[in-house]
Amino acid sequence: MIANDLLKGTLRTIVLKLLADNGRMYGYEITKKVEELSTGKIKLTFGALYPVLHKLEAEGHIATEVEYIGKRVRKYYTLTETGRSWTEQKVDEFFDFVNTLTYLLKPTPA
Amino acid sequence: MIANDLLKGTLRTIVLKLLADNGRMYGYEITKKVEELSTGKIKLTFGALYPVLHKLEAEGHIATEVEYIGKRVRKYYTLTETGRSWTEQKVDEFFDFVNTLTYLLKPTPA
DNA sequence: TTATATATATAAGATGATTATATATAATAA
DNA sequence: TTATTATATATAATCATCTTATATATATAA
Repeated sequence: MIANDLLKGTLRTIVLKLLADNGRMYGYEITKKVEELSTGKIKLTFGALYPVLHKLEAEGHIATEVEYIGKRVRKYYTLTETGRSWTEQKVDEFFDFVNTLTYLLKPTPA
Repeated sequence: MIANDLLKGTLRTIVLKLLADNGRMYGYEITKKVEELSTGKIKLTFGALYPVLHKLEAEGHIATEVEYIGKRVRKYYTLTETGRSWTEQKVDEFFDFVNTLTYLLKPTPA
C-alpha cells in the first residue's frame, strides 16, 4: 500500500531532498532552486513552503540556524540525522509510487 | 507550470485511463482493477471514488448506463468524446510531472 | 444462518495547497 | 530621490481532496 501522503505531499520530499543535496538552505533559496531545476515548471508558494518547513522542524527532521544579512533575518535549514534517513525513505517511496502509476497509466490492454 | 491538481489528483487520471483502456466499467470494478494492476499497492476507497465519478460525469467527461444484475443496480461509466481527449491530456501531464520530479529527486549535485 | 463479497452512496473530519495579507530590508531603475 | 522590484519570513482564510465512518441492500459461500 503506497503511502497516501505521497499522492499529495511531494512538497515535503522535494524540500528534504534539496537539503540532502545542498547542505544548508533557506526558504527563499529553496523556492528559487526548485524553479531553476524544474525550468520554471514548479513554483513553490510561500504559503505552502513555510508551514512545511516549520512542521519538518517540529518533527525533528530539520534544524535551523538564524543568520543576519545586514539587518535582514535569514533562517538556514539543515537535515538532522533522522531527517537524512527519512529523506531516503521518502524518495524511495516516491519512485515506488511512480513505478506503480507508470504501469497503471502506460499499457493499453484489451 | 505543472498543474497543481496533478500533485494531488492522480485518482481522476487513473479512473479516466482505466475507462479509456477498458471501455465501460463500474465503480466497484474500477477499485478491483486498480488493486489488481498495482498488485495491492493502491486501494481506492469508495468515499473518494464515487464523488470523483459523479464529478467527472457532471463535467461531461464520462456518461452512465444503469444495468440490473438480478435486483442489484450497477452503474457503468464510459468516456465521452471530450473525456477521451481530456484523458490523454491528463496522462501526458502526469508523465511530464514525473519527469520533472525524477530530475529533481535523482541527482546529487555539489 | 452467518459471514463475506458485491454494489452504490453520502457526511464528518483531516490534510494539504492556494490565495491574500502583513511586515521589513536591499538593490536597482527612473 | 523616489519608486519599483527583489529579497526574506510568516500567518490566516479559503478551497479541494482524501480518509474514515456510516447507511443501505443483494448475492454467495461456509
